[in-house]
Amino acid sequence: MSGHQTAVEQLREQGYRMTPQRLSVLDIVASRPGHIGADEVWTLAKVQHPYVDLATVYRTLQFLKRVGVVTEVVIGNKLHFELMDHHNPHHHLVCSGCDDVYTLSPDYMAEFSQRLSLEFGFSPDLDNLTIRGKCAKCTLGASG
Amino acid sequence: MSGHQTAVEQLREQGYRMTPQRLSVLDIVASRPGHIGADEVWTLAKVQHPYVDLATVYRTLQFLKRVGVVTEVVIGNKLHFELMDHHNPHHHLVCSGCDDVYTLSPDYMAEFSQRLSLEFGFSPDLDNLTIRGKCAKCTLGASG
DNA sequence: TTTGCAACGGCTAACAGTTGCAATAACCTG
DNA sequence: CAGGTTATTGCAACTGTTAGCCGTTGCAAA
Repeated sequence: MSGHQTAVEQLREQGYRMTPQRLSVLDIVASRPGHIGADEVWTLAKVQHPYVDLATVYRTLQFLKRVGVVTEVVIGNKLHFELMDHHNPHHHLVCSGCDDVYTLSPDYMAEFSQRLSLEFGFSPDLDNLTIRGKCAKCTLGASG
Repeated sequence: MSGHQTAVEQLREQGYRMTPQRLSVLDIVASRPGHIGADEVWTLAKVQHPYVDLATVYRTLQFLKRVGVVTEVVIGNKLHFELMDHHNPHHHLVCSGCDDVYTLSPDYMAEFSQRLSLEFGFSPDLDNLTIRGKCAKCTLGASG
């Protein structure tokens, strides 16, 4: 219920249909400050539209990702999503010990990204970049 | 059948049991210059041991990864594995268009990795790092 | 309003990978 | 070489995600 009304308008203008299911999924992701799991999106979507299928939720999330409205984050072996914030883009550090997620400013990646582009012609999908590893807590604590 | 006999000895000394299934899986991954898919490992393993279960192959691959003998690479939505080469470590660029895999020298990541350690206390799992994106071919060709 | 067309949703099944559990078999000890 | 531990296997059920099929729906043009 925040600034994603603009996104809806833009998608509609681009010829995409904003169906109740899509609006519902988008609302759910948008109303969550952080990321939200696909299964949880489904649970919440069913409150408004008890008939929505899980496949539709997945398709919608992939659709929203494809058109640049949401970002996908792989946590553990589940897909999570969050509203793309163009004013405050960031990447994710996911701890393989505790599944905590830390955010990383894009400045850290900018130079590296440019090198990849120049030297390999490879365009990294930074919106999608997740670096797995161990956070300070888990590095000191349990072994891995 | 190459230099992984040392690895076998070390694992045995650490109390792990080296079963025919494990030896078979390790041999298969070791005898492949590049990476190999889990399903293909299974197919080849069944030649020697027709009874091996797919779950055992997956468990063994995860085991070998955990003890640092092999590296996991996610290509498309399948898991691939390759023998860890400590003398020639590298990372992977995976094209989301054609699933081609390019290798990346660790020098590219060294500085970045150090910053993550120093500023966040986060130890990136670089052995496991895969950067998804579009290769030159796919960037120019089909849209994404 | 009706038609045509492409986008979309629900359903089912497939796919890749994981997990719980009882049975098996490595490895150690004597 | 027998006997006991317990890591490991096979099996089957299960999870998360995707693909295929096909009926439905929204929108533009007639």
